[in-house]
Amino acid sequence: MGRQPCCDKLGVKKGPWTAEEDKKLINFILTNGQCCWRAVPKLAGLRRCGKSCRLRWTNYLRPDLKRGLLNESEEQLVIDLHARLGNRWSKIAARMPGRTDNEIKNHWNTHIKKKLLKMGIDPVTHGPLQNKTEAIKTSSSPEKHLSGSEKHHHSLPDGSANTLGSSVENSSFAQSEKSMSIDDHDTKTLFESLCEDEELLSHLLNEEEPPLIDTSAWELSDNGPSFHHCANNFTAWEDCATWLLDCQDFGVHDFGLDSFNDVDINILNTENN
DNA sequence: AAAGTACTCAACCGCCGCTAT
DNA sequence: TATAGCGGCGGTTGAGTACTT
Repeated sequence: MGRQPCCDKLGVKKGPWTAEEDKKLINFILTNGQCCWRAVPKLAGLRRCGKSCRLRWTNYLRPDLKRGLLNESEEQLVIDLHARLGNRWSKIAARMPGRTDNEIKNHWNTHIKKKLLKMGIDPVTHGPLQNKTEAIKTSSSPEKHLSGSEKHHHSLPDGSANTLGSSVENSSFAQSEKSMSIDDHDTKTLFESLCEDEELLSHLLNEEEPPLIDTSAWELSDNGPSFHHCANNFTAWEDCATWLLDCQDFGVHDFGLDSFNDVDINILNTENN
C-alpha cells in the first residue's frame, strides 16, 4: 500500500484565487509555517489542492517576492543563466532572490525571447541566428536539442563555447549599465559577484549544485528589517509573522517592501481589525 | 465606439524522482 | 520489493487586459 491521497479530487476548487482564500492561506502559513502541503487545505479551511496552495504561496503570496517586471540587469542575468542552465527555471530562480521560476519563465517567453530574436540571437543556443524562422519554431526547449555537455556549454555555430564572460562583455549589458537604477545596481553587483566567484562559476560550468546564495545577507531596505528568518528558512515563522503584522502599523511601503500588493495589505488590515 | 488582435501572467497539467507504507 | 502519494518542476493554457484598426 502507498500513502493516502493528497486531496479529495472531488470538490476541489480550481481557477483564480479569491482574496478570502489568500487571506486564509496567508494566515495559516504565518501561524503554522510551511508544513506538509497536503495538509494545508484542510487545516486552512480551503477547498484547494495542496499543490495549488503551494503554487499560490510560492508564486504570489510569499512576502519576500519582488514585484514588477525584471529590470535590464536582471534580464541579462536570466539570459546568462539560461545560456548555462537551459530551461531549468527553478535553478535560475534560485540565483535570483525575490523572483519565482514561474515569473522568470513567463518573462523569458514573453519578453526576452523576442528581444533576443530581434537582436539576431538564437534563444536556444544563445549564438547568432542562422535561420530565424527555425529558431522561432524550436526556441521552447533548449535541452531537447542539446545533449551532454552541450547543455551547459552551448556551442556557437562556429564551435566556440558561449561563456559567462562573453555575456558580460555583451553590448546589451554594457548598455544596461547606462540606465541603471539603484535596483539595477544591486542586481548588477550580484551579477558581477557571480562572475567573480570562481567556485560558483565552476559549479555552474560543471553543472554541480552551486553553493546556495546566503539569504541571511538579504536586506529589503536600508531602513527596514531584513528577512533573515523568512527568506528561505521558515523555522522562525513566529518572528516573521510578528514582523509582518508590525508592517501594518508602520505601513509596508515605509519598509521599502512592496511585496504585498494592496489586496494583501487589505487582507492583513482586515485580519487585524 | 466597437471589433479584432496581440500580449501578459496566474494557474493548471502531467511528468519525474523520492519516499512512505 | 512493489506500490502509490508527495513535492517539485517545466510546459501549456486561457481569462483578462492592452493595443490596433
